[in-house]
Amino acid sequence: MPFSKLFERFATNFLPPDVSDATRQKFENLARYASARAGDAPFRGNGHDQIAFVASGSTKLVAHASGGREQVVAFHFVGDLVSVPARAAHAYSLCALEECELIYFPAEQFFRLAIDEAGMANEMLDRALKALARCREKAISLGRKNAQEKLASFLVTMAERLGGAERLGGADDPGHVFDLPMSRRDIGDSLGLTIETVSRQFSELRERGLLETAGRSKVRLIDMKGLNEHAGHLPVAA
Amino acid sequence: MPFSKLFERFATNFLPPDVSDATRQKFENLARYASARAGDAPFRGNGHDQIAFVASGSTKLVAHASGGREQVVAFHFVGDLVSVPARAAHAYSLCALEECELIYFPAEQFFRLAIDEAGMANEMLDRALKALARCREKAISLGRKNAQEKLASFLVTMAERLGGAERLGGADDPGHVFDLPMSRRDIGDSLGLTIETVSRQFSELRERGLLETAGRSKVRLIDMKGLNEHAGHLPVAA
DNA sequence: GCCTCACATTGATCGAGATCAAGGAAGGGC
DNA sequence: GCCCTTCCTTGATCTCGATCAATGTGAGGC
Repeated sequence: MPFSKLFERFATNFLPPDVSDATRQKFENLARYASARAGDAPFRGNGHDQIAFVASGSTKLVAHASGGREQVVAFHFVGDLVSVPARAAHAYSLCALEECELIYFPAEQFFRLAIDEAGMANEMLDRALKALARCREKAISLGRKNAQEKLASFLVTMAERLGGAERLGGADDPGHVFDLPMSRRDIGDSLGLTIETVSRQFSELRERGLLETAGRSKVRLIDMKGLNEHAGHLPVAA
Repeated sequence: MPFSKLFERFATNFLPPDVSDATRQKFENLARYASARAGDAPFRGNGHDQIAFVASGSTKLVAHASGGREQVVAFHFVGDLVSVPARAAHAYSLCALEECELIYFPAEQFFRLAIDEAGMANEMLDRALKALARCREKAISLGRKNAQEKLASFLVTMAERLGGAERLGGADDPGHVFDLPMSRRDIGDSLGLTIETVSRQFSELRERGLLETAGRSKVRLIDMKGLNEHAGHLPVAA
């Protein structure tokens, strides 16, 4: 996809409709384009925080600890905005799950533009707080759930984020059907588990009739209620 | 401490020096006061996100999962601003570690005031991104570190946040000395460990000569370099 | 269509940390 | 100052998920 078209996608998603041409141009000047094949890290921050817009495809934000250990900190899909921190106690890199195209900006200048010139303060704050909320939920999973609960809550969350197919209800309800863009390894690195454990838990949930799988990536969540109960969530009426 | 004095503390910490009296008054009208003894949850959000300012003491943000499991999502100290989400898949409550005083606001109205009237958009965004960065570091700890690394990185972080005593260097270097305001249980609930494991790891780090403890809360970090090496951080030159 | 290789599944064993179970300090109340 | 409760420490055992090992499978290349 040409850069102009990608930038247009960013603009319609993020810039307010009444933004001035001059401001829009400043964003365009600041923007850098990157494309990546599955597994690639399409850009380096060179010591500065970056903001990336996922124009197509999907990505993971990976944190590297000593000993080659990796923790997937978040997944992102089309239309998401990701804050990629510069290296601190751990190094972070944004990595493509499938072929994807990104627009990225130096964070500091991006925020200055967004807040001071484009009136996007609320939008930016809202996004940051949503990311924080997701990260907190992840912390609960990582700290206090067993393997089965981790996978169940992961799948419920993915259904919400990916599942174009809405729940229909009724006898021939197909449930939530979607393709997981990430490998078992990515899921494991996200949940703090090994691929073997992830695989075993998929099998177990399948045997319990809560979901079906087809191929490496197709998932059908049959029993959302059951999955939620296995997810360690608080009961709704508690 | 009287409310006016507490609010004053909030104002000098957060409101821009040139803020109008009218705007300042709007913040004051929105503010609610709460005090709490150790272990209390001083307020309920009643279905709305809240923003709390820690005017004195220290707090933990606790997430509740099914089966009575608790995950401490973050600790906060004097001057911190905490976003306390309304109940979702898990319920959150802000809880006092020691006697403390808070000012809290309904989040939505607080942000509207802060952004539109007080020009605090940058400050708010900055805080949210810092909280996100901390939460991501916690996710790495929870997902990919062993018990010893978890405790070592926790202590290093606490030294940064609490340690009034700066590193002196030289032969009679006292190291970082501070009081941990939280119990072993809180540390365990934060690191995804049991109190027994936390205690054993304290003993082990003590035996290795990396730290000393006195009473329940006093800690002296003797060898910061060694602790960092045990924390699973990436080597600085990697 | 078939080959190939990376990815996924399944099984067997091991180990870090949880759990169960006793003591031992510490600090607040009187 | 002493008591008593709560918190912390240490030890013994168990368990879940990691690790090691082998087999199965599906998507892309030709």
